[in-house]
Amino acid sequence: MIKYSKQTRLLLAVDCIIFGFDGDTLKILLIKRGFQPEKDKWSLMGGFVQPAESLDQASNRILKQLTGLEGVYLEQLHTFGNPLRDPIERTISVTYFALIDINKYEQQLSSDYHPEWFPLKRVPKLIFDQQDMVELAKKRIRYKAALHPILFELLPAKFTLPQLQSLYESVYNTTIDKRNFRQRVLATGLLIKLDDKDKSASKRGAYYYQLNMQHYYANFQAFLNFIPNPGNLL
Amino acid sequence: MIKYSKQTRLLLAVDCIIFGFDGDTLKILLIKRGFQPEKDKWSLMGGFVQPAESLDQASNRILKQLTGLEGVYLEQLHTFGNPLRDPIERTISVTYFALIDINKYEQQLSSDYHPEWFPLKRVPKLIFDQQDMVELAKKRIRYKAALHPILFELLPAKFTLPQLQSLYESVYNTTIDKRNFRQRVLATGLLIKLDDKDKSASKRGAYYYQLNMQHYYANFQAFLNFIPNPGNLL
DNA sequence: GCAAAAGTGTTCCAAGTACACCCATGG
DNA sequence: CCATGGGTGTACTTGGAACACTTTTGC
Repeated sequence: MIKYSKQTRLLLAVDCIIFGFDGDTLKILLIKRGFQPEKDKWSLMGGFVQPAESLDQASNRILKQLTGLEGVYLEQLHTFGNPLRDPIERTISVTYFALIDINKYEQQLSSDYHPEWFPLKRVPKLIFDQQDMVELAKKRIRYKAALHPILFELLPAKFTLPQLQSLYESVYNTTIDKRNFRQRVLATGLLIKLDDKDKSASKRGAYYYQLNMQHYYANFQAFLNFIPNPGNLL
Repeated sequence: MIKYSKQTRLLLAVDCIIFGFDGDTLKILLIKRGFQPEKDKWSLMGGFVQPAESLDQASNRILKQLTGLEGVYLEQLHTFGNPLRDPIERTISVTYFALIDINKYEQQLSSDYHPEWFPLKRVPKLIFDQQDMVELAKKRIRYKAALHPILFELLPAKFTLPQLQSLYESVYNTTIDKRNFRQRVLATGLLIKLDDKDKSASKRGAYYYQLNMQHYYANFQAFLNFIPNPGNLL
């Protein structure tokens, strides 16, 4: 087989920033790194890209290894290639961010990694340049969610408007007027009101809603304003 | 030196999608590939990442090699890693897109590459998956320019409002009411009106404007609506 | 019966849109 | 003097923002 001669070959890894929402706080999932260097330090879930694997495949595999989940929202974020970012050997890292329903995440599957959810405001020191990766992912989720309805990926199929509002407030670290929020959200036509209520958070109960998947996919690229003055919050 | 054992090492390349605007049409700069495979086919400007080089450094080096330009707008776009994208040997490509002032581009510097500007609507067949890269870059420039004042990077330091409007119309393949366009653009406070006029395009002449760099950098992250209903155009 | 969360409407203001005429100049 | 492109203002519509009270129900 012919090769490109005289060029250096490098290691290629994928690292995943996995977001979840517990009803109150936006969190990311970290693991204790299982090998040297930096063994037992907090780290993003990652792995080397295998010879026959695309980048998307690698990120999906890595996400499944840790969470047991498939078919979740996963998007390429940025590629980090500073020559010294890994002290052992130059390694390029393609980062992906994932949005998962924290309830579907199965703790047991992944116990070898000792994974833990950390609120975004209390992320521990991470290895290498992973701090930068997390910062970038935070920015990106805020940016994208200001324009596109991606945050639904963090909620169960049935959710209430107070839950949804709490999610937006948590992502943007702000408070929103509930009347305006409901108005804006319902005006998108993305939500279908269900007949049953969630009584876990209040005595009266809040109606469940679910996504209108037709509208959801059709309007995903449109600019939807879920957030007032998003530019001010990024 | 310790190494990560048993992992495959890969080639890493950077490819640049270089945009320019000639006053009428949005174009990209392509070269005739100088080596096998696909020698003499139209291709993006690219190159292998060198051992001591970051990705940003590599893309700047490659851009300078072809255009002679430094310090221009250059942004990482996406990383392509399909295992079969390069038939010779697996090569990861980190793509960047650049916005340059086509007048500053110096033809002579790069004559070994036989570069040529192609209107976006008449891009020839490209090697490997570079067609996908160009498509993605087109989407990204439209997306980003709908919200941020990046298109100024395609113009000279002094430009007229008709020029600017023509640029937006060309990027979005649409027409815009000039009264509303001027109003929106001037309302951003980003432009400073100069005293002299460009008489090359009309007898009366159009006033030159330049960017207010203070406001430009301060408002770069804000969402500015240069385009009506941008969501409809992407 | 009361505390706690859910649900609902209206007024006001700002921004966007549609739209048509005059101006300056070189030929 | 006229053809060509440059420049300007207004009325209207729409979407976002501010804002307070009623409803339900478990305890």
